[in-house]
Amino acid sequence: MSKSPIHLTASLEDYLEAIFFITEEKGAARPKDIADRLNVKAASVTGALKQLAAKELVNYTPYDIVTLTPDGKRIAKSITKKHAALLRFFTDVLDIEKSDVEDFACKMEHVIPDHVLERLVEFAEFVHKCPNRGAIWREGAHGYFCKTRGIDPLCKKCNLDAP
Amino acid sequence: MSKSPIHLTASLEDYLEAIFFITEEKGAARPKDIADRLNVKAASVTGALKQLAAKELVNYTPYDIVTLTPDGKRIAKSITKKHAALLRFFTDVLDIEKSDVEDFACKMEHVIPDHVLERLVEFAEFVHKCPNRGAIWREGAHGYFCKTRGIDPLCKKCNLDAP
DNA sequence: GAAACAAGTTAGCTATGCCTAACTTTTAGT
DNA sequence: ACTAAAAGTTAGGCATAGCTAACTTGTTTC
Repeated sequence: MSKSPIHLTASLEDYLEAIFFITEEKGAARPKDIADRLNVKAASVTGALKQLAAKELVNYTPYDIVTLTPDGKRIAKSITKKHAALLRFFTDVLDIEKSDVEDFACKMEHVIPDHVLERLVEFAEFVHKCPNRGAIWREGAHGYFCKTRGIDPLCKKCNLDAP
Repeated sequence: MSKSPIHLTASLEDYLEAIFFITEEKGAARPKDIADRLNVKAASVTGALKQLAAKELVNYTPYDIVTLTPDGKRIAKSITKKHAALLRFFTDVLDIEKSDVEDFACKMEHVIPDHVLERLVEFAEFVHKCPNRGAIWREGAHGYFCKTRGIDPLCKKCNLDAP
């Protein structure tokens, strides 16, 4: 019996991710924790848990704590990885405020295909490995310039425009 | 009377964008064109058009062609701009297949905040303006290397790993 | 100009996913 | 242990957004 490709909505992915996070942090997840983390009401959590339990991604017994099944954990990890990768890309490469990123990274992680996400990760990695690594870009008065972090500037031409 | 910040769902934004595109291409949009472009049924289009008409973003009269109001056009342009920027970033900078990008760019354009999108555009611009401009990165057997497009490779260190 | 076909609309159904309110179970305090 | 508070569940409601089926309008074609 091959496992059919489990198809999760963005919402259910959020629940899985939240459960994973809370479990890592506190050992087990209570519906209340999940509700607080996702800014939904407890009643909504019950509904989601039933769906996830039906897909055998969480161990759910009414009035009991929630844990992830191996499948659930695997998927949750993958989503978390996406989230972290996006967070890193937007903060490290694009230099966006982390608090700003959190707002939309959790939405993007549901729409970016795996292979694109991987490419994004590789790109962020490339930025670090390249001789210009650590180079970040900033808008100056007259255009853009490279600015390096902690190493000698190698991107000399760009730096002509730097203040 | 100040115009209240019109808040559109991702779905309605898709409709606006589609109407804009079709109008640019053919002069005016028929519900059929919209339905075909968004892969929905004609009945769904009617519902969306009523909502957009209520927000005064489209001129809608039953059984007639659809046009955008100035407000609708302005918003549609902004969405289209986001779409194009994302498309360009993923194809030019991340070197993802255009056909692949189309699939999720239309979802991302609804979740990326304006200021982040701008940053992304600036970054793509930076990649072009930097001395390493045109440098694209690719995964090699033993890591990553820079590859340039049409100009001399400046990213020499990286090229040590290149095949 | 009338019939046939395409396009558009309406009504009603479905599913997701959230909510509130009322109820049940568990936990905690005394 | 008993009661009160907190946590969890159930039932029912609402909004979005799609669908089908039946009907209306518009356009072609002869």
